[in-house]
Amino acid sequence: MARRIRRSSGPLDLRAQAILRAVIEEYVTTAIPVGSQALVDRYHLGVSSATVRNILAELELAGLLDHPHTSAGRIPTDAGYRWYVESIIDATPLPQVEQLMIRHQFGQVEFASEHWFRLAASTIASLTHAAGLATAAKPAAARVRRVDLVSLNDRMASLVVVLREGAIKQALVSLATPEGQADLTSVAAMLNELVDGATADIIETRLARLDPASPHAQLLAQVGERILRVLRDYDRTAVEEVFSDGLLNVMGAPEFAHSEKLRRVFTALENRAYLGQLVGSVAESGRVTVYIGEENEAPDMREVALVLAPYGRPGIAVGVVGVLGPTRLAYPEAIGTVRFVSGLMNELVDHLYH
Amino acid sequence: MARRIRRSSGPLDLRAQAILRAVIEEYVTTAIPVGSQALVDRYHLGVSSATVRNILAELELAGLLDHPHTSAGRIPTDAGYRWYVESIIDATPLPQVEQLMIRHQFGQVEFASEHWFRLAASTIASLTHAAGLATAAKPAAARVRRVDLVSLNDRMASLVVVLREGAIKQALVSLATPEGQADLTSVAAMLNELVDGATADIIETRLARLDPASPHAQLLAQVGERILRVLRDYDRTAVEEVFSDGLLNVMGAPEFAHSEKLRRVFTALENRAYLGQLVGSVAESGRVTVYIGEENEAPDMREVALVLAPYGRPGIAVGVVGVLGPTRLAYPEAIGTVRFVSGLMNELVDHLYH
DNA sequence: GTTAGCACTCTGGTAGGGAGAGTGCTAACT
DNA sequence: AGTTAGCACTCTCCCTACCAGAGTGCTAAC
Repeated sequence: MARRIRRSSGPLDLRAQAILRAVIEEYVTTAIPVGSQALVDRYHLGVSSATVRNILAELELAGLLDHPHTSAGRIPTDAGYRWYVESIIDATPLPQVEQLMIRHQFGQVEFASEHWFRLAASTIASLTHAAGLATAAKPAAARVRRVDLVSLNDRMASLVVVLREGAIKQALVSLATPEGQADLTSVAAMLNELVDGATADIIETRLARLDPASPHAQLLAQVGERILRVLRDYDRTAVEEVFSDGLLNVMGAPEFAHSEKLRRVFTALENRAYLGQLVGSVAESGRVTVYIGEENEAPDMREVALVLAPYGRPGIAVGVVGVLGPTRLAYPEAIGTVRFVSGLMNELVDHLYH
Repeated sequence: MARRIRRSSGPLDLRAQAILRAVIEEYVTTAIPVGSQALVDRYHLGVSSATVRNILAELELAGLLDHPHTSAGRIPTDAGYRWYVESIIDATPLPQVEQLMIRHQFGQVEFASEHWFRLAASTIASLTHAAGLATAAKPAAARVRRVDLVSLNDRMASLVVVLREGAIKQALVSLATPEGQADLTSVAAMLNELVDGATADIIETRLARLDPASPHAQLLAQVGERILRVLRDYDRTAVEEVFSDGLLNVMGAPEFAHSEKLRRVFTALENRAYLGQLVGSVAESGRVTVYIGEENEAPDMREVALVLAPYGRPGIAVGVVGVLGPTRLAYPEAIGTVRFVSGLMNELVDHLYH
């Protein structure tokens, strides 16, 4: 929509671009509407405030800026931010210093997925002063690395399934006939032969071929089914878990001083289906994707901006890292940070899936 | 402090008690200061508003009520709430209907600890319309139920430790010499002999007695040490994880309309050390404990009330369930709910630890 | 095309006034 | 002695009025 309006009144000339950029950058840091005088004072534009006013009026006509009221300064519209983001999205490398700092932090924690997801969220949060998000890398189809059966009592066992990417799933199995740990262990060993590296589909066909006369056949089949269910549940869930950090940063922003707005954002974040859909489309696009205000499908998110970057390998395992903040977001930093962290997460995925 | 003031002007007569109770119950539901006329209208006190005014003045002198300003109604002080809580804490059973409802919900989910902790938090949240909290049951000393070694590549393995209470811990082990899954499996089998049901201390002495000449001796020792570290880390952490739900409920309360206060509460909740200390003292007391406003040690919590109930068996495993809300909290419901849920959690602990 | 000048508009803060709610006191009542 | 009616008083809340300040939009000159 923004682009259509802009095009109708011709492309922006360079000076108009510079002024739009200045308004946005000023407003992002101060959170107060920007007047023509303030622009002339703080940016050496080489023109008078009257000229700036003319251009501001044009930009407003083009739908890129807005007026809270007649005699206030300008604030960017969602379309204005959109233009800004388009203009910088391909040129926002994170400064070397920060790249090194982040790498160092990631080197400090164990090279295990959960730690990395958490660290990704908190790193992004602290660098952007907004909320950091990270979803766990989700494989296209889960593959089992190992299973284990732990006896709880003679009628109950705990099934532990370690997935290839390091996630651990647990389920209870109630035993038809009493079994001790020894039996369970040997069944687990047989199952490990059967399931190692396999997806749900593969396991299903292998289970069908089991010899029903073999010892422990019934138990094998039962636990096999349970493993299958664990995998299917896992495959079905679009977003397993969202790691977030720095929601407190967002609470500090003046646009969320009244907690009602905040509350709606939090509600939206609890909606797994919505997040799943978001992750899906970002992963598909394969690029850093920015959703600004009204561009968000969820009504509760109409006052925030999301900067999301996919990571991982399509068809193998994908996840998303991102920033959530007010639409008045430091986009260059957010985009740079998210893109860099997504690169780091790629390394994790490559490592976990060889 | 409250009690000292009260005592100095003598104990409250029955009528004053009834009126104090009425003020508190009225204020808890409406959140607006309560005037003498409103009390006479809504509660059949059998006296005129003038008399009520006299008594309100006494209660204010006793430090149990307060005035926002000269011509406003009364609101309870922390001391007022404290008196109220003392008067009801031993007589707040949860209605049968709700007990059944909760039991039913708990019956729906798998009898596994994590699910129960989550459910405890969300049940409490929905019944009290405040935030529900639950900490995982923490054993006095963790005992290992089972360990497993999963090969990641020939130099790295993932160590999976299943604790008796069902918690799973994971750690990476880098191997001095390359090992395949077969070797790892046999080492895991040996380790299971060694560690089954044992605490860190026991494992330490057993490790010391290992024959250094046995096959895999070095690997055994290395992984043994790693298990030890996992257990020691676990034992050292006072509060492993806090499950919370319904923080959104708290955001809706008028006292938190301005998000700054909310933010401070959230900050305090992120402080593990503080929570650990809280869990410790509640578990030690063995009873439902209520912290009202200023009674909270954390400055950030001075505007909220906490109702906490311990569960589990001292010396074996303990945790805490609770409610967090504004000091203007529905204490009877909160106390009743928390006490009942804590009873359910006892069943879980008894089951997990026989 | 740019700029100076200026009238105009709107906010935000402050002051004043009236309605309403509620108190605290006094004097009369039981 | 405790209770109550009556009433003056106080404070908030809301509305209005007003002013200063900021910023615009227009016009006419450069």
